[in-house]
Amino acid sequence: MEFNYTEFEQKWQKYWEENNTYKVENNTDRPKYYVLDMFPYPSGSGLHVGHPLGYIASDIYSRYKRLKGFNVLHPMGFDAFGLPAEQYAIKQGKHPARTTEENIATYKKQLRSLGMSYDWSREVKTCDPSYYKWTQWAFLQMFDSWYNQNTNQAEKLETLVAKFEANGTEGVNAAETEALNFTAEEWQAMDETAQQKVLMNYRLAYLDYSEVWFCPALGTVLANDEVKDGKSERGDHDVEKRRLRQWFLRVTAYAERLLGGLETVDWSESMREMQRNWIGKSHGASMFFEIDGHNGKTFEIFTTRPDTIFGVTFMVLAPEHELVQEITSDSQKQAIEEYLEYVNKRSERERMSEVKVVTGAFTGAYAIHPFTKAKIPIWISEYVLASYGTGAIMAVPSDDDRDNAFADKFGIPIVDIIDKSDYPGATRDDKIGKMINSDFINGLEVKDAIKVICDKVEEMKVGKAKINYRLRDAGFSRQRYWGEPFPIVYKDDSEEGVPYAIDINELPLILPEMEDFRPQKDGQPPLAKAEHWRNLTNGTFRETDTMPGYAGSSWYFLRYMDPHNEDAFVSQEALDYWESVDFYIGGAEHAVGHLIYSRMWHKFFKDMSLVKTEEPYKKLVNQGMIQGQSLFISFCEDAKKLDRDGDVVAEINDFNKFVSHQIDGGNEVKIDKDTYVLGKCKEHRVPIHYADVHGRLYKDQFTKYINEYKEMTHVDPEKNVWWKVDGNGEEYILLRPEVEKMSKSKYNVVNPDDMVAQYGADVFRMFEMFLGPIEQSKPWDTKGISGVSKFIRKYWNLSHKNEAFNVSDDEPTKEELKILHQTIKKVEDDIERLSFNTCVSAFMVCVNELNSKKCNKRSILEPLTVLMAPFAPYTTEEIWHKLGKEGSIHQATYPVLNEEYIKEDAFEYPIMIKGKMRAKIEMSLDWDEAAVKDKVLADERVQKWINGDEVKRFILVKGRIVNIVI
RNA sequence: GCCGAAGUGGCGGAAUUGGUAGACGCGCUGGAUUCAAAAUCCAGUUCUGGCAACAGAGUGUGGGUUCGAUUCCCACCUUCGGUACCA
Repeated sequence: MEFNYTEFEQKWQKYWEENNTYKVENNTDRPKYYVLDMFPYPSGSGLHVGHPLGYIASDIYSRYKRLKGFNVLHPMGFDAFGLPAEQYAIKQGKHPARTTEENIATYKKQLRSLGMSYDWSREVKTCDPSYYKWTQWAFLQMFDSWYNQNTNQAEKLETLVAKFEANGTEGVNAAETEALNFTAEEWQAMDETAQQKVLMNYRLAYLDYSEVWFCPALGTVLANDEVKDGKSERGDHDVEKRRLRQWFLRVTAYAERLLGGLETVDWSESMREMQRNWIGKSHGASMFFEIDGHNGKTFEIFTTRPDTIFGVTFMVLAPEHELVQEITSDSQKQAIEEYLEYVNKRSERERMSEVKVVTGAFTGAYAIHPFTKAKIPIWISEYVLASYGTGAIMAVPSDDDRDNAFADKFGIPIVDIIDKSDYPGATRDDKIGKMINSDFINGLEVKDAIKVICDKVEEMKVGKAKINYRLRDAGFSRQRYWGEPFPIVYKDDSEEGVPYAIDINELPLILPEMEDFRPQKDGQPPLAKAEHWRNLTNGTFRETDTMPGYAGSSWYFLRYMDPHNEDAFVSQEALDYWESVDFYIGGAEHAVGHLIYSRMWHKFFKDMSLVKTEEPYKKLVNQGMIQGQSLFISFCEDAKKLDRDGDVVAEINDFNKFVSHQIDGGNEVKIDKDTYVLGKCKEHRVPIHYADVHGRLYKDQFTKYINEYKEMTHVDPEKNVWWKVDGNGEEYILLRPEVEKMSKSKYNVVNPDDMVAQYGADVFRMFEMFLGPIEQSKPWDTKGISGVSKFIRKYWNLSHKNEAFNVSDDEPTKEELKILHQTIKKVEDDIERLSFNTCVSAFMVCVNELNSKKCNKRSILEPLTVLMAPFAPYTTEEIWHKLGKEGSIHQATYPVLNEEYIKEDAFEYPIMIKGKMRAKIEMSLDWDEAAVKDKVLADERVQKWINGDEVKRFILVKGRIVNIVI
């Protein structure tokens, strides 16, 4: 029978579904193992070839673990709420619920065809009310909780209220927005609204003010992604920041546990390092500076360098700092206003990355130095962010690069306070040296000076030692339609309205159907327009913001354990069995966002005694990104043809010339080794499907291309193009390739469907693995797929002769067993260390060797087939049944390595002399060093290289190498 | 800017703990088969010199540690990801 993959892929897909081959039970005698993929965001262009890289890898690992006797949970679902889905829907003129449903259907079809072993009965979709009911429920748990820093865990709000009733804030050590102090009597005297406002200061899900991008021309709030260089990406309109009251999650309460937990998980060091840096713990001091002439009013700064207090020559507030308006003097008002206008158009990223141009404005106010009582000017500058620390700094130009640049630019004095002469090579920012010009800390080392100043400011009651985190609370509101509605109502419609949780029994709070769900022109969220939904009959009002994309993805891995439970987010029994994710695989782009938020949610659930584990993901691997190959054609006007030396060979009178390849400086095009064109050149994108795998655009395709793209209809392929000619006499031009993110807008998306149709899913799976290490990013290139295709056919042909199945029951030879068991060892090792590309190589080597021995023995092919089953689930299933086996190969048992078959007793040692490999000598592995030395030194090639010199050292590394030092 | 990763033949990559650089595959070259092509098979293929034996160079760049460095250390260059409202 011929190798008809289309037929048997259909057959086995159906078989697996009918027999529930991949159905997972929540309880078996087998040990459990939970393999999780980061679920995809179902975009309109379907699954592209980058997605399956991680999915195939985790599928191989899951199948391997199953064959090894584990009960493996390997689910899949869809992260279906979010901004792009809403925009796609708007563009299509369809409702996002419909487009999302369609997109999911496409994704599922594609994933099925790739032979993934998901238990689809456990599928979750974050936009499904039966799912987001529990996202809303989780939000309400956080709304009704506070973080007790004494017990170091979240507690129900009622325990906090009890404390307030008994003792006020006395003895309360809570994560809070701002420090509050009141007595029990004061608390009891507060009215309901006042008490609610106080509680908001402690809730884990709380309301506060923050800024969003707003585009007046589009009349809508924009995401950071939609703002480029201070303009809206759509339409290039002006944008500005607006202050809105929004929901936040108090992630900072968990900063220390998020940091500590990193020591307990099996993640790459780089990933943990990124999270550590994101959390950004720093030790320093908080200090209060009095403002001159403002009746003793103070402001708080945070510094990691309290030792440099005597070098302070100015203060800097964030432009958003609440004191700016109040302290600005009349004469500085205009300068400050102008500066604020400038900052309002700057993104946080621009503000952070700007190092070349220093900007700022003087408020006209002065702070008073706590020790010297000197008057220090207070400036504002974009390099101080409101969201970090207290939004105010003491500037020390002698010991901080940015402060130094600022002082330089604005002519502010610089006072040297640290003598670094004992540390040659130390830079300005290094925390080392001896204090000078610093009053009572003169002569102290930096480290000691920090301690002394911290004690002193504490004693003077103007500050104290403090730990600060860079981590910020997570903004949890979006002024969008396509997200989870907040289960929150307000009695009062005003800006200051107090939020109340809706009854848990009312969940899910369904997102209302809206015909027009576009953002409103006045910047109000779309839901504000759904008046019937928003305005309740009892006179209360619903929250009209929705939750962000990461709400649903912060806990989805728990729902897979028990996806249809209507009474709980997941049952205790399911949690007891599966506990948490053993192996998580997904893109490195989620390194901080998703992985910080979902860890925080998990820790919160732990505090609520809902889950048992502190960390959700034991082992984590990031797959690299598959980049797209974009192609460009260049179009030249007024061209001159040059040779390699730049001499003009010919003037070109034709107005248009389409040529190819590299553009240098926008006006020089290299046609081939010896010919260049000089002229005004412009590039156009060419959708990749026009070109062949080498980036060649052939004449017939070129004609189609210019017919479809209007700007080029005037091009005559006969007159205006310099064609190259290939070996078959076909004319083509070579396009300029560029590696970019794979994206529909770049015309470079490659869809796996065509490749699966052309080569079969197994070849596609193995080819994706063969591309390289799973963690590495690489451009998509299909050039090598024929090699994998040939390999699968060779494997097939081992058991086929003249298209008929043909295996022998003869006893295997020693050599054949050695080949098999070497492969078992290699593949098992490589799967364990997630090196799937080398597994494919190992299979190729194995099949090549068996092929050269014409081995068609059942005793070899049967275990080899099981070994390959995780990689090529369809082909191996087909062979398995041809071998006469009952049931699915994917429920078989993994072959066991027998070391006896692969034992070596001799090794061909490379002999290195003076750092070069000069000879190879085969020697027994049993020999001791003396025996080896005798044999090696007796060798004539070795003698030639030693050339009578003295052998200074003779190094033998058993089974590895011999090195002779002369 | 800051944080993280990567850089090895014409190309994707291998070298697992510091021990033979280039496994495996693509491409290319030559040959077999064929009326011819496709497919298949065989041989070769890091670069330079040489008919060859062989010699020299060689893992982004420049230094260093070591008997020995793709691997460890220092400085730099380039590309990619993230940078808190894309997910």
